[in-house]
Amino acid sequence: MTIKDVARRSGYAVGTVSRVLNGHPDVSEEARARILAVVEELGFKPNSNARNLKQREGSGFCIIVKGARNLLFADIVEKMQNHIKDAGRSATVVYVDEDDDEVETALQAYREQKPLGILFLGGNRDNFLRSFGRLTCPCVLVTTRADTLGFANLSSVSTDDVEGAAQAMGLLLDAGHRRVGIIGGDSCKVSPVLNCNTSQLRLIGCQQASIQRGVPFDPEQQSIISRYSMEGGYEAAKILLGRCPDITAILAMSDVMAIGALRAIRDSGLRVPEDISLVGYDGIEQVDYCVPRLSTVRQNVEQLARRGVDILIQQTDGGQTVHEIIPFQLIKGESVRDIRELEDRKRAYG
Amino acid sequence: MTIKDVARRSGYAVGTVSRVLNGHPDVSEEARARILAVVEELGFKPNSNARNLKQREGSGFCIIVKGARNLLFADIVEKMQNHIKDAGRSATVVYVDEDDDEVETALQAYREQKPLGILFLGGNRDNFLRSFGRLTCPCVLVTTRADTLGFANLSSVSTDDVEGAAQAMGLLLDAGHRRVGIIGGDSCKVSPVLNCNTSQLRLIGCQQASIQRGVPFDPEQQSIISRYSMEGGYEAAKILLGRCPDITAILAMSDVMAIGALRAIRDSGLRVPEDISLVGYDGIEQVDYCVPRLSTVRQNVEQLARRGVDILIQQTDGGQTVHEIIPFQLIKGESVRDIRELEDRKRAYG
DNA sequence: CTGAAAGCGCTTACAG
DNA sequence: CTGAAAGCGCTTACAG
Repeated sequence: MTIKDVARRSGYAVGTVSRVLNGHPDVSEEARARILAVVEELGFKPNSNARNLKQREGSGFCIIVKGARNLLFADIVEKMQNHIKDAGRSATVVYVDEDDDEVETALQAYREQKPLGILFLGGNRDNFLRSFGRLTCPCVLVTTRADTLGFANLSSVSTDDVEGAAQAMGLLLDAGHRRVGIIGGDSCKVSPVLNCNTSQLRLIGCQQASIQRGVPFDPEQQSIISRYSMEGGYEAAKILLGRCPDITAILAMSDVMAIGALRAIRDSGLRVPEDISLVGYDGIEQVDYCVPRLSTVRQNVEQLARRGVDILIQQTDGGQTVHEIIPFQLIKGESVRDIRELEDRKRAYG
Repeated sequence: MTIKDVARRSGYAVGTVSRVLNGHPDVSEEARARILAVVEELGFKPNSNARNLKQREGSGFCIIVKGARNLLFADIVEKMQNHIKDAGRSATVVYVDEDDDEVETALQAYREQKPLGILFLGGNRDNFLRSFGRLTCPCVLVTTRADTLGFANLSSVSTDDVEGAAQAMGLLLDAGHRRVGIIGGDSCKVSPVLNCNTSQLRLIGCQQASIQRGVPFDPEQQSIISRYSMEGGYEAAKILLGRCPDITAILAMSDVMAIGALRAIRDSGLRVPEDISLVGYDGIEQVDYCVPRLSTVRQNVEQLARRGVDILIQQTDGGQTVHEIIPFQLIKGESVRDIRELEDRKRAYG
């Protein structure tokens, strides 16, 4: 079943069939009606290989998702697809492994689909620096800032990670916690070079909040790097509890890791928040189903999705590149305990 | 950058380059080395549109996943991909919306990629009955039985859903529970016609376990249909608790719904398992991180993935179609309370 | 072992 | 408004 069958059956040439299929204007109503009827009758679907191969420019977008199991991204993708559909456009989504190179994948997708534009959900700074220069279509990086990257065709929509982490840390410090264990994502260290990966930014936020309140903070001691998974969070929390028995709270750089930490704390015979307070990051749906409900920094999934799509559309219409910051929301939850009185008492008697 | 560039730079014809790229045997070592060097040097990647368009038969498999957010399937896909790679094959994965037609998607994927075989993760019986006949390549349906479908090119690897649910229900009944609320998936009702969707099979299992133990069971009253999501499970549990205040336990047909129910029970001022016992189904990773750890029927993800792939490979080598049942494991967890004594006492004083 | 050529199923100038 | 034809980047008989 090819376009030829439709042509033969409708009595028109393949070129005319193609024009109808692609909604081109210069086709008589008669031809359009006849051809659409045949398409319907035969259940014809164009072969996208042939279409992509020939087409100089596709009509859809491409969404590249870093991590098929990232629940935050899953939420955002879903909303993006709705928005794209509402805007009368289409999109294909490509999942890339967390450890793979999303920019290489984008380059390949660009060659093969020639999308109008590309949305990246998550991105590794090094990959962008290395290869993004070869990507020439409008792109938007979502959840990660791209302003310091300086590419003329790359916008970004993200949350202020430094401030988000600072507020999460502030929530704990202001509740009287003085020793907070940090579970960070990959490459989460305060390095002397340009700090721009998400985990690094968040760690800086933690540090700022501590400095601002005059609370000592030693990343080397108090923080630990973990894989982005429940299991990773579990293991990390166990190590942290063993290494720093004096911590009264844990801040995980993602909810998924926090959920792992929650279980680790329980398995260590401690309760949340009575013995250990816990804060996550991202605000995925699941935190609201935890017992206790997790305190977290909720990224505005709806806004991230909508603005990501809108900015990409504007950019494809010739608009400027922008770097937008979407407000987050600090969710108090039920997993943080105020221990100020307790600490005061300790100090009085200590 | 096309195969022509590689041909020009290496001094060979495009046909020879193509043969090297596809590992054909009749190429001199000299040509192979030279061409591979150029491919490396230029970073050439073949355009898969052109390849798919031309190729009579592709070399990879295709995995069709029903529900991008289904955590059980996410686990299985990951393991399948590892197995496929270990077997020296490749696979593309296509996600289809829970409400979309996976068989139509497969037909499209078949036309465009001509895979050696297709793995379905999840499937709707009606869709298979309607359209699977048009799909002629070897296929395996994973997690859902396909023996009663009677297609000559469709194997299946699944868990015994009736028995799994019967044991889950048995766990509750044997702990003394007499009124159990059921949260089922779509189209979960004991209908007079052929019952074959997963939820229906599981409901039958519940019924069997009840009959076997002489416990009255009224699906109309005790069971409720929910979307496959935490939110769905939450709402369903709320309704169930309101409608049947005498239930002492809830059985959810998926862990995701059980996690929602867990929160709903807590929000109703009740505890798990002290006031209400809870059992899920599937055995996704997350149940082990719940507080309390969820009791569930754990499907053997590793086996489902491995056997699915192995059977498909055998089938592509001319092997027969098979319908394999993979053993499940009843996980006791911490969410079921034994209330026999309590009930005995009630009865004595009641 | 290698090259030249046909063709996969479309789209798109180019005529008319 | 429509048709005939070129061509997208590959693969694969077919010769040699």
